[in-house]
Amino acid sequence: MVQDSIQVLQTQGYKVTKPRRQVLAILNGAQRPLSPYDIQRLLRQQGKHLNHVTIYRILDLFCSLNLAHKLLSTGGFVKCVLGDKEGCHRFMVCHRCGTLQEFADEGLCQEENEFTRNFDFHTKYHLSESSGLCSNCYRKQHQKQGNA
Amino acid sequence: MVQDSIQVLQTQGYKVTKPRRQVLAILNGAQRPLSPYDIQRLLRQQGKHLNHVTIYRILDLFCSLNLAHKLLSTGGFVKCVLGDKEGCHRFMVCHRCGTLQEFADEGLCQEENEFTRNFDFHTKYHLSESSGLCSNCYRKQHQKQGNA
DNA sequence: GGCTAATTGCAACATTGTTGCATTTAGTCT
DNA sequence: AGACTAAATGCAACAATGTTGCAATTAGCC
Ligand SMILES: [Mn+2]
Ligand SMILES: [Mn+2]
Ligand SMILES: [Zn+2]
Ligand SMILES: [Zn+2]
Repeated sequence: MVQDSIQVLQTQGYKVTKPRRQVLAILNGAQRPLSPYDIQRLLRQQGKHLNHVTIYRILDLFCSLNLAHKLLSTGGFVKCVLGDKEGCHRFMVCHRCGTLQEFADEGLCQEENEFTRNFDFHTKYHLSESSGLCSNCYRKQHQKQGNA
Repeated sequence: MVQDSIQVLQTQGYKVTKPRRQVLAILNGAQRPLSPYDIQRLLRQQGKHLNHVTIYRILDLFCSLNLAHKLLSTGGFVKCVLGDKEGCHRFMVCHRCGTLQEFADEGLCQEENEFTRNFDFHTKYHLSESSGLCSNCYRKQHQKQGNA
């Protein structure tokens, strides 16, 4: 929720400004990762003009407060829905419609840690993206094939 | 090995040009992901001048032939050491010295697939980066703490 | 309603990435 | 070895993205 993020800003002593609310609203409404310039374009379509520098700075802040994530593959930003589960960030990205869903799994993290330890590597952060088809797109794809 | 990559180029009908050999050599010698402009700078230090457009095109080709990978987090390029294990690419990145090691684990992939299936998601590709400390850096870090 | 530190806007700049076309070159065939 | 030709590179111009310093504005406070 946008309201929760505003709470975080306030309790951490950051001002709740118009630009920050606007960026929050955009991230909240988006089903896909957005670049800073994506966000600027979307806002402009609503008649709202934000300087790109401001958007960069707001996104930096949001990431530092774990209100948003910067994605591995594209560099796009998404609102954070799970908080920082001990430095683990996992996403499912549909390569057909672009929608994204965040998830977490303690078991995966453990297995990953064990495995990398065999290489004498001490893992602290996990980043992963599983790309494929969301349920909707899988159904559509399947129908198409069936009709052929 | 560079020689293996040259083999791939030849058997796939691509010319083995001086620029391609130069980029191969750089990727092969690097312990860390390199951006196209990184590569240009490194070559320039050796007195070799490549147009950046050429480097972009060479890296595109190498990725399409699985001779190189484009990394998730930074967009940097690394030489591929494992080939394409069924669309799975996993890396350990040391956040202290920047070194990178590729790995693969069938078990991780399976667990990831199972987990995402619970969300009705059909995973096709796996991308993950485990960041932390390599054995060298872990040792150094440890020594420092001990001496304090 | 003023005060002030925090935030934003602006301008200028730097870096990265893309496209079309002229030039060069690797591999092939005499 | 030299000529031929498709493939690859270089060049120029441009587009997009990201950064910095400083002036103007504003949210939260009294
Ligand atoms: Mn998160
Ligand atoms: Mn690989
Ligand atoms: Zn989809
Ligand atoms: Zn290290």
